[in-house]
Amino acid sequence: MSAPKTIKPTESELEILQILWRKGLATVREVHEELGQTKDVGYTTTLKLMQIMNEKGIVKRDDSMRTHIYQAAVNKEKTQKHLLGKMIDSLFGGSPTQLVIQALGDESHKASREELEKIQALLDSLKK
Amino acid sequence: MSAPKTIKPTESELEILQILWRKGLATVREVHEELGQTKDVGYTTTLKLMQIMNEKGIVKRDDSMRTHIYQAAVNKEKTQKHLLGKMIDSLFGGSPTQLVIQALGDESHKASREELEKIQALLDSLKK
DNA sequence: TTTGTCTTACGAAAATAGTCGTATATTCGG
DNA sequence: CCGAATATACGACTATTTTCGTAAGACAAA
Repeated sequence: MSAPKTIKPTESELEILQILWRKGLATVREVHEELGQTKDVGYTTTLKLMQIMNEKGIVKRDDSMRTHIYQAAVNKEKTQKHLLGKMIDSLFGGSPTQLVIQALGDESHKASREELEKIQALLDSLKK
Repeated sequence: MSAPKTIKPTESELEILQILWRKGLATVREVHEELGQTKDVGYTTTLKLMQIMNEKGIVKRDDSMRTHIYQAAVNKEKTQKHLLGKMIDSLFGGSPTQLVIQALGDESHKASREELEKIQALLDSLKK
């Protein structure tokens, strides 16, 4: 199945995508073990989820071997951008500025000096 | 019922919250009419949703009159911050900078010169 | 080969979200 | 006073998401 037109992974699917984006290729077992560090669900639950994601076209898999190898089929940046856009619309009245302000002001996710410079650079280029 | 410990409004609830945050006080009819501009659902659907939100403590209502008056019971900024934090964790590996960069680069939600200045000001104060 | 482990497939229960029909009560215009 | 319009309550149905039990095949070690 090909990539979906509407990117709308569920909560659980997002967790799995995160892992796949990071690892590139992974088996169900590997994904499940990473999930296990934060959640506690059965192996077949993870398996089923990944099978469904495969049907939806969110992931691809190589099933030429007994143990299938999965990878993400949706682009990380595209997905981020898409979900971010939805959040901007649904939570910040369409204003990315408000979102940026909240994000930068978030005490529990402090930005480092270096990161601030990165943002500054982007800001400079936008101002031109 | 009091404010919920875990802020986790659903999609639909968020749409309603948006309206309540903007209007302050509103009847079901008013909320429903605003919703009607973008969605198309029955009046009782909106009513039910708001009743459930009331039970959950997401909204409060004055039911001393026949037509109840609703208002948000969760703080807008708190809710934004909370959901944003979740997104930073679940989608941007805990880095608000990545999120900010994506948000500022979003073509469909362009920031105005004025907004850019606002961000600049915040950035300046963070750099100190 | 036999046994235990690991794998996928599959169906269906459980949980959550969203929808609306209908009943009943209140209000208001005439 | 009567009927139309409008309000809430509530149950139930649908859809989606998450969960897991069970079966059956593959594999490896003894």
